[in-house]
Amino acid sequence: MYGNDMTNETAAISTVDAVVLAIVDDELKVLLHTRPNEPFKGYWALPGGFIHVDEDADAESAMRRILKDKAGVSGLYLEQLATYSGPDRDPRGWSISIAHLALVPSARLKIDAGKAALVSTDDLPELPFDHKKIIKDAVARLRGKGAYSTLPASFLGKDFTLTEMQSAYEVALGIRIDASSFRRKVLSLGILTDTGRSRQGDNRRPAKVYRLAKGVGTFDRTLGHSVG
Amino acid sequence: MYGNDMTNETAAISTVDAVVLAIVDDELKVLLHTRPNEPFKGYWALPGGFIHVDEDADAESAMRRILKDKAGVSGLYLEQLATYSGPDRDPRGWSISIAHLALVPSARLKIDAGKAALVSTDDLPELPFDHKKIIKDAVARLRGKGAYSTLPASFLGKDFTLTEMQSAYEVALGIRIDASSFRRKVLSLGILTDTGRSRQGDNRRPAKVYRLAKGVGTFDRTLGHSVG
DNA sequence: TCAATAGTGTCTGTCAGACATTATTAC
DNA sequence: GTAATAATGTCTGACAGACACTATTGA
Repeated sequence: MYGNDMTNETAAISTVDAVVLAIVDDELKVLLHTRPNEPFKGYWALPGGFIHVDEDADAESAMRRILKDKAGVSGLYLEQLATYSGPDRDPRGWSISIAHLALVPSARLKIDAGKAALVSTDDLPELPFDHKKIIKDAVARLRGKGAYSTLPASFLGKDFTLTEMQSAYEVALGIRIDASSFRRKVLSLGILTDTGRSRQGDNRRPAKVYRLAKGVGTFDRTLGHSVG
Repeated sequence: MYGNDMTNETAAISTVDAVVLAIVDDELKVLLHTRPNEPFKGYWALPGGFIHVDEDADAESAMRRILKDKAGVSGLYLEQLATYSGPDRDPRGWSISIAHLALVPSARLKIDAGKAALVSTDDLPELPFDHKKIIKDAVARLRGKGAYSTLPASFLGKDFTLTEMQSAYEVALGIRIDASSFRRKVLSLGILTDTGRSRQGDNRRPAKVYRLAKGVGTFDRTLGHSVG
């Protein structure tokens, strides 16, 4: 099995693709770009590219390199989603795509109109490869893991109010959450640090500003199941 | 990025590896085999091998082919775990391993002594590549997902009693579960079908025999958190 | 009868959802 | 004062853990 003729047996095209999600206008959006090269040149697609074995330390490094080069974003939350493979998903031949899920505050994305766009995950255009399926899987991952982790907080900046955090959870999970329950649970989990500062808007009581105590973490009880 | 010189950029070795877990003597065990070829010939390692782009429909098909050829098992529960990659994990060069998690009733494994073994996940030997890390991730996946899914039932045969099912959950999750709570929750979830039959052992009341109503599924509430 | 396991009933603490109420700001 | 949002308090139903209790078998 582990033979030494690696010529034909392993001639799989090795790529990475990213589902970069952000929240805009209380809607979950995915970053698409227009493909600059064949195949599917000019079509909307997920940002992605080849792994460069001469420079990439692993798939995640390749993904971060490509996101920086293609979309100009770095330092975002990134986790591996799943790997998609097969002879037909790419017209160039048997291919492997190690897909990633990325969450980013929308303010950190500078969209170069015509070359990139944030599109609602509920209203996707036709996409090449199996990108539609990858996006669906990414949203499912966010919905599943988001309920018992601080993942949705990655849509926010470093500092945020509880109301902003709740809104991120509501959009990310696609549910409405009772404000009282949300505050009670989030605060009791000890995942937030009180910055001591407040933020006021128009005609309303200022809200305390918090930040995540540690990085993205998980907990065992869920943050809001569904409606009300 | 999506260039056309696929010669050097994509020369990653493409393999699949399986963490086949089973329960023996109320312990979680992983299937290891002795590598028949270099590198690490003769060492214990996870069963795995190259993707064959001329015959495999995707990575999972490759994994099933290899498990059948190397371990003689087929039809087991199999899901993708994660993909491991990098220049150093395999001495042959930049490699990709699409790792899978498989659960199998131990009775379905016929261990060819000397060539294969079921080893406690708590007491692993030294392993080549990043196989130790892959096993740790697989156990973590089982522990995480098992609490709110029927995953641990994959350690059982088609038919089983509630006590057997509870035991599988206890070993899979590494916790003790209250029998009364377990029965109440499992039965209320409607995930089991009563076969109408019973199974008796020695000197004891016979237990009803159930089977899974559908395949492996998930639910939102957890089956037993921890101790008592 | 006993031993052993299967299975039921019930109490209690925890906690999420619901919702009423109070607090703090700008105007 | 009003409007608007932030934050708190409290009731209630659901449910998991605990555990006592009953049921059914072989010997």
